Amino acid sequence: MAIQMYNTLTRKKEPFTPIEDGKVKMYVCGPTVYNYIHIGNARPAVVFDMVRRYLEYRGYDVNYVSNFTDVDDKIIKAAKEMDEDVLDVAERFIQAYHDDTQALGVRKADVHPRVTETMEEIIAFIEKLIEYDFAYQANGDVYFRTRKFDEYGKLSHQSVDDLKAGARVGVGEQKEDPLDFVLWKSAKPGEISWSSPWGEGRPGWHIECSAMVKKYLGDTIDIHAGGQDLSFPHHENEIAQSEALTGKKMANYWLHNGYINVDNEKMSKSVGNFILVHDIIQQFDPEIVRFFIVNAHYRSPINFSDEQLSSAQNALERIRTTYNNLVHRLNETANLASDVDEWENKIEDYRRQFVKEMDDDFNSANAVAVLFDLVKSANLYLQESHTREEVLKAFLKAFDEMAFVIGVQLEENEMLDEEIEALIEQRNEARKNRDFATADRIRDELKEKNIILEDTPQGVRWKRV
RNA sequence: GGCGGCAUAGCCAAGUGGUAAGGCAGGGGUCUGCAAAACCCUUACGCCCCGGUUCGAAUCCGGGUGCCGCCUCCA
Repeated sequence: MAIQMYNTLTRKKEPFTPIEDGKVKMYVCGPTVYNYIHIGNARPAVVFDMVRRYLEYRGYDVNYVSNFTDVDDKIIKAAKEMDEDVLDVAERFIQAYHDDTQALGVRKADVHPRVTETMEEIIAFIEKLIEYDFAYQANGDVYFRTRKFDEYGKLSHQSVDDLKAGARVGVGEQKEDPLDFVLWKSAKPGEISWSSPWGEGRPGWHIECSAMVKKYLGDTIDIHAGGQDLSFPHHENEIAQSEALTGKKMANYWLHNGYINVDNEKMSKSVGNFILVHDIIQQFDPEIVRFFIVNAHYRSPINFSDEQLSSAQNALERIRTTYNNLVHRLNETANLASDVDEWENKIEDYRRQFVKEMDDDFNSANAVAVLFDLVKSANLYLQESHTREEVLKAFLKAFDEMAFVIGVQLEENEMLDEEIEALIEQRNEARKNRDFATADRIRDELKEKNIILEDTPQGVRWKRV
């Protein structure tokens, strides 16, 4: 059974068939770097990182490209306000993006192209569009002739005439048609600019992605993804530009994630109701934020609140506790009886179930539910007085695989220092002598240091909180 | 006005024709020197409302209500 994914282009779940067997070419629209990212920006980074991980888990070789828009009106404005160089601002927030997303368990893309490093290809792209009569110059600007592209509107499922109502013509723009959009913008005096056949200027917003996709992945790619709000006009325009140029389909599957809301309203920089990743991870372990995002289906809107994060924190803690209890038991296990086949079959069932859920349009909400079934099962196994190493290892392996896809770390790999080890040993002695007053005093003392002790038939277990 | 989405327990969230997953929070119990962790039981006779189709609907159809999004920079 193939992976099914919801394609915005057809508004249906479709079985995934890559262009080339075993390989996936995937492009995800990245941020405009003029500020720290908020958690709404973090959602596509996280969910498509998860998609990438899952595709890899299913054996695909994924070539993952995600851009940075490092020159644009908003960055120029921000640079002016901060009295900083445009490219310095961009560089600073690119680093911040990497730091924030890495904390959220997002792996770097294979390529992170930037507008400023793709200038040649962008200019060449526009030249071709002019040559094909899909674009025209007007006063140093270049516009795309939208109506000439017959299929315009196919992604957002809107007719050109319906879209016309919302189209705007900015001050100083010389469009033939309000629907036309800018490919090249002439520079205002003193603005950062690049030379082009149409004079000094810089690329319009949409053209960069078309040029980058073509440069790094080719004319037709497998998956093109981004936030729902990019489907129009950004992705619609990308399709128009790219398909006008190549005459080929730009991407076979278009994936869009839902929003993160605050008080039921979309979180966005322009509304100002945003929470920066940079700030929230001071308060919560970044992996909690990741878990919170992955815990819902990527297309559903999710509401953000501290209460929700606390809930996610406790849920993740439950998984981690079980995982670490398995590890603890592995170290102490007597390796006696227990029905190996029965448990290994059970574990295999959960793994299959996990795959089934993820295959269904990356239903991570259900996949996480399966992970909790695995937790429950593992806890029951841990209650048996005798365990076997191979079963414990099979459990751990299943946890590791699911955790890889979901993108959270489960293992507590910190070591205890000698002083604490000594205290634990002292407490063990006290308990042996039934001196519970001393034992409890030591346990309280360690609790002050955020170390929780748990007594089990297989010896004392510790964890940090 | 055009296009689209959502409405399920105290909170979050799956399920899209076969009799309500999972998590968090709450209550009761077991285990424990006491804890912790865990386990067991418990928490929606009902899935926004009203009709309809069906042996059977949260799921399909019609109508209504409420909320949200895109159509303009936006993940």
